Amino acid sequence: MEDVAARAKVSRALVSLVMNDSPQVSDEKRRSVLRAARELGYRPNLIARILAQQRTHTIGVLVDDLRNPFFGEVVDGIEAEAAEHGFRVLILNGHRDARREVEAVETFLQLRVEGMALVGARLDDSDTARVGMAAPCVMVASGSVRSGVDTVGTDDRRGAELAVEHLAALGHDRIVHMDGGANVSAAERCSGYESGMRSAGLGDLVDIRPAGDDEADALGVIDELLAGDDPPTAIFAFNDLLAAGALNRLADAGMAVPGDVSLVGFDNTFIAALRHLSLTTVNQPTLAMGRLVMATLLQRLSDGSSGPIRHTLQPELVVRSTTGPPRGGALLSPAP
Amino acid sequence: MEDVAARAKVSRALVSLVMNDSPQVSDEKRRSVLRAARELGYRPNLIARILAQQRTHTIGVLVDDLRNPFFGEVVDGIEAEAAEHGFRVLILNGHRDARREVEAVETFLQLRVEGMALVGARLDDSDTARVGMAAPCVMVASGSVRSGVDTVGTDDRRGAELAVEHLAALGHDRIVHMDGGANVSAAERCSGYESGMRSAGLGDLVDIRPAGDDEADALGVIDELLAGDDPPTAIFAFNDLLAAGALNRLADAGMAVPGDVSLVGFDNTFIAALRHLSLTTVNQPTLAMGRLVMATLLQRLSDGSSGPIRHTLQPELVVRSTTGPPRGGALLSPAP
DNA sequence: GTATTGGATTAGAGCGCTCTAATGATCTAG
DNA sequence: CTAGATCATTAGAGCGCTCTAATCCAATAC
Repeated sequence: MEDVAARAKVSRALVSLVMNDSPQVSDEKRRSVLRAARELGYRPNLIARILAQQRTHTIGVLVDDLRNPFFGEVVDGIEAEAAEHGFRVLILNGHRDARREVEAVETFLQLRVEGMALVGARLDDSDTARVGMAAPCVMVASGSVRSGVDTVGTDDRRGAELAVEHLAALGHDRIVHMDGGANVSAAERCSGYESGMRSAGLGDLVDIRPAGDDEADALGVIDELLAGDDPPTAIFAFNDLLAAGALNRLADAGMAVPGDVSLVGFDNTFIAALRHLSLTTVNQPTLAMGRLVMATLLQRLSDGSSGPIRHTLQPELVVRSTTGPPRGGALLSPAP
Repeated sequence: MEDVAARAKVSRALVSLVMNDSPQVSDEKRRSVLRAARELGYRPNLIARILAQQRTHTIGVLVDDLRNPFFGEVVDGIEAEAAEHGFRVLILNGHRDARREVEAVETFLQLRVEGMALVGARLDDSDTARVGMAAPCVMVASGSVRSGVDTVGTDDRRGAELAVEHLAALGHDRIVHMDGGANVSAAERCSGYESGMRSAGLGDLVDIRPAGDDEADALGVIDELLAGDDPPTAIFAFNDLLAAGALNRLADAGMAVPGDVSLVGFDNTFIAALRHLSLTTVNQPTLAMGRLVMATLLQRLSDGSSGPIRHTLQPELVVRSTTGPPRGGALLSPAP
């Protein structure tokens, strides 16, 4: 910068003004500064600028798993909204690992991001509370319990109920839930499953199997289920990836879907929409959620005060081809 | 920091030493500094630290499209290797848009990352050259033409040849290529397709259709292909996503795969492996590529000198269920 | 007792920028 | 012709840290 100023025969301050295209600088000087900058290959040092103006104009997005297209879509929404408000978005990958996610958050904090979005982060309650103290923070999660941070999310509970209601209406009773493990949304979907089962009069048949949120996580559970002496007629999987894995394994085992067993996923990622899977699933409005996350963050940045903000979006059941009546079983089921 | 120093009754310098856990500080002082820091909720300012020590220990990864799982896997590899060498990884999303990718690169440069990895970036040759000048930069691409940057990539050309050879060996002759459009790898795969066709004696039948690299991009092309009066018996799609889109549309149109038309993808993402798609595709060793990208960057960071580094990994054909002999056509085909 | 050593600590400059307040230059009005 | 106003420009402090060189202190050597 010093050099540019010297070359253009002006002061450092003027170079700064030009670089921030301030209106109060003469065309003549502006041109000569820009020329000098070009000739010297000068590029303003963002680090220094940030330090000086004490504003980063940056928000950090922590993504639980880059391979899950669901998260990618949410991030797209966040970025779209951020771009419209002049915020830079930095992404850090959590690798589905709470320890690494804590580290990532720490990195964001040390980088002095102005706000953070936690997309699928699997932090425990005390961690999120601590994060919420340190910086404005919006978490993608179905509200309720998360203290200390704002939340934007689909009503996971309701989504799970929709899935169960659908299966029950088709006449299923032995409906198993493959649980999402450490994933943020796991608990809510699990409890939605339970409440759905109860309202369908199936409270006694509640059967939850720990699984995970990745295709690979499905394999063992399906094997176990099929090895049991009374395999379920329907499975509600934590998410689409898990459902896809289940679909794979069921096919390996020669089970027909939905003939022998019905299957429901969650998220309505593009995978579910693939004609050849045609997975019945629960839709989350990802793009809208992403935008809302950023909007909430912006509001928090300007407001400051007030209690936690909770936005809950409504899920929608998307019926495709992996669900149908149980083999011969619809006869025995209670009328809807 | 000032406050911490005051509270611990030491100098700022000592606080700095403690924060970087230097060995030459007495246990007593260390403890009291740490306590003071905790009590005040002090968190070192990375921005200031970076400015002072003139090292960011950060590398930037530009990802073309967060929704494509292929990229996610490569990034995982990069991060694994980076973590082992004490580098932070910042991710920016290119949104499949050259303009935004240039912006992202500029952001990285201004943030003074020590190196950059371009994963799928669709920058033109002059842009990459410029980037290469400004900072050590490794691009995921099949070497050859990219000047000014190091490259790590699968041999796209060979991969495409493998796909065509496979189809030709099955007896196909009307093999269409759905081109990847602006994607970095598009040109190479296209030329691999052409050379594959020629060596199979099918040079006259070369038929390239501009498509893209996303499922949605497949729709129009498939419609167009089916509307033609002599539809192809085989399609080699730029990547798995495109192939998945094609599969959808073909099913819509009532075409059997591979009965009526065979289909090959590229990347061997988990989507291709889904039992219900079971897409024949070309494998890229994503994780290894990612690690190699980072390793190359590290080498460049220590070396400095020397010409461009080119690493080319070998693709592998993965035959699944979307390819088979053409309907009744194998009879007419030349012997392998 | 003084000189020497070596480890612990600190003062203070410097990293590259922004921002405020002051200065200079140019113009208009009385 | 001068006071005042307006606009363009600049000096210089400050952002929060690191790093070098200097200083201090206790322990050891002679």
